[in-house]
Amino acid sequence: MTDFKTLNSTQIAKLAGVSRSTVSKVINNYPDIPEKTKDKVRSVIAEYRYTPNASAQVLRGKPQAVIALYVYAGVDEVNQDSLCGLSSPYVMGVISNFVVAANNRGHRLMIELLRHEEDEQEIEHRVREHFDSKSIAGAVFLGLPETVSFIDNLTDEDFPIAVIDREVNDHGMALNIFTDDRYGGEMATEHLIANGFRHLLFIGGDMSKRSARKRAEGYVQAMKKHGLTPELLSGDFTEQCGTAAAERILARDSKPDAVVCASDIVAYGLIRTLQKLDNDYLHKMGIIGFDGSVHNDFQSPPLSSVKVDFAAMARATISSLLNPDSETDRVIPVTLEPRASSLR
Amino acid sequence: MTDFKTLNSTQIAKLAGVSRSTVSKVINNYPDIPEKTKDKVRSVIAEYRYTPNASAQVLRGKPQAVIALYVYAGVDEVNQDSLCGLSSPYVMGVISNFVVAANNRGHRLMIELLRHEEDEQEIEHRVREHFDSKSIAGAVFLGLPETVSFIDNLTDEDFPIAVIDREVNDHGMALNIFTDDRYGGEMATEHLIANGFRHLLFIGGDMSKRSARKRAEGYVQAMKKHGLTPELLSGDFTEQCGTAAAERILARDSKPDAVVCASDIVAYGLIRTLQKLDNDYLHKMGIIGFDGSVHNDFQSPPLSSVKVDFAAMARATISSLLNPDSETDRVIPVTLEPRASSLR
DNA sequence: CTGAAAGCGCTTACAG
DNA sequence: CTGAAAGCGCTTACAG
Repeated sequence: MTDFKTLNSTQIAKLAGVSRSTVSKVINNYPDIPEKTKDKVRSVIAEYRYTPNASAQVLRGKPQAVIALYVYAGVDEVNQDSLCGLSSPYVMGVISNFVVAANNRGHRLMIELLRHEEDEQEIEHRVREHFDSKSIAGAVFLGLPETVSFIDNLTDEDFPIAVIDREVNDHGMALNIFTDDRYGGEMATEHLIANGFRHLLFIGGDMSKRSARKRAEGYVQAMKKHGLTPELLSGDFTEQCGTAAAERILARDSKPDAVVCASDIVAYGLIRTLQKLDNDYLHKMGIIGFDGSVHNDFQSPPLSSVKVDFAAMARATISSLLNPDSETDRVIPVTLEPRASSLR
Repeated sequence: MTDFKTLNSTQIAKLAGVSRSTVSKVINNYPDIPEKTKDKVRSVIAEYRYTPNASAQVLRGKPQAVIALYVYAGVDEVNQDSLCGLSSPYVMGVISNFVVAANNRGHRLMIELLRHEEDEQEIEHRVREHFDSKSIAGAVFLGLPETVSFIDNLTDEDFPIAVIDREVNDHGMALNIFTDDRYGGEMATEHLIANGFRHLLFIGGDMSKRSARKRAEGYVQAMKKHGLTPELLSGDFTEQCGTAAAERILARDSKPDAVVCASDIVAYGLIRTLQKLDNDYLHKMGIIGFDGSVHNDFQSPPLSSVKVDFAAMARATISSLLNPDSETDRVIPVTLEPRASSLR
């Protein structure tokens, strides 16, 4: 078998009996090159499996076939032994689906951590440098809190950027990617009401995140529509939040008969705590989570959820990034996944 | 605020009143440059947040600060709506911990899918090209079946490569990364026996993977040591495998009183099926899984497991890749996580 | 239709 | 101690 050392265009040119210019033109499909020459060059390229040196192409101005996923990691989120932060079903759903979607469009996914303790100007400059040097063809930001502002400087420019679950200036060509959280909150609430529950509590959700606010908003709307009184026990998206909520609920005189949880993880925490402290109450309670984690089937009771279509999110985002069109907002659909936990 | 356009070394040189050569030498810490010159140049660099163009550096021979993670995806593994393949706790544990570990060493993680339908020579050539063009500083391979052979051509050379859970020629400087599966299998089995179980079955595991074979081997050893008869019901690492095993067990006359599952996911499938078909039997049964998924706490019953230390795996792998030492094998420790499912 | 030449932004012998 | 020049591997006006 031939030992395929990586060749350069000069060597390919020599083998094909043409100049480097011609090799390059064949690769970049210039017109005016006769089929015969093209064939000759192409067969040498195929034979030696020649691929142009990526860095050289980038240096010449061609963007690298790379999508960057910048994941903002807050305090403690780098801790891998829990269900929050980097290893939450939400982040994992985003990562794995973006890997596939990018791959389907011939791109690789580069994951870079943005740590809360980093200087914002530093971060902004790093991203800017990636774009200016054409190291990336597009960037996706995940988990940005509203307290960081560097993103607005970036979206002001014409960089192909998508921001998930965070409002940004929609100048430039920046894309807002949202899930249909208001509708999801409404749907979850309507579902519980339709199943006979009346005293519904909304639990958890980091209200600095748009998704949490919209999920709660949908809940409030639906409650009001039915003449019921909404009540929020907000917090964050973690298991601990569910645990704390369970304890607070048990200490109350009037207990809810159902809960809408801001995330599946919150529901897990709630369920686990109620299992220990008041299993009877747990099993009479209606519970629905958010995100549609693949683990919901394995809960006891199996957890109903509002499922986010991460595959669609990834496809739509990558596609918009690569083919910038007029749309600057994308709303990713959610669906109701009813399971035993929300049935009377 | 100054608008930080990305500058190049010529502009920095002009601003500092020196030549491009000197700027480069300051950046690369050449001796023979007097402190005074260094300070002058450094202050300009800091002021303008100058970073050398990565592609240009790569073209000159400096490896990019990127670790590539090549994830082999078999048939159906790109399907994101299940717990197998790309979205399994195992793969997710690897990905999220490698992102963090790479980041801690100043590198980014590039994830690239290797699809089973791709030509092996094509894959080999692509990886080779990444190394030859210095686009990556190291590569990690995950999920390679024993049927693919391109990896041996790659490890023969002096590329900084780590292969997880797959034996390779240890020529060159390739690293074998294994988890301590034999010991894990033994530990799981001993644990169940110590808790009074006797008729233990080993369920699942894709026997083309080293981890599955070693887990089973540890089980067999421990069983024999106690004069018990081992029995394997092998398959793969999926939920379906657990479901099928549950059905087969229920159809038998002599049923096991405990099972060692090749992965947590297999255990989930088993538990869910038994829950429906024979809940009493399920709750008398001893069950232990493998991997130490963060979701085990939320199972019913909470699932005992042999936990793999993915953070240690990521740290050790990245560190060896970046500082090649003499060691060519790494065994990642596992620990027993007993929960309710394995207690009588 | 084809090739020689310039240049992308660096780094590194080499000369002074 | 410092800078001019060559070259990494491409692509693209430009000349022929």
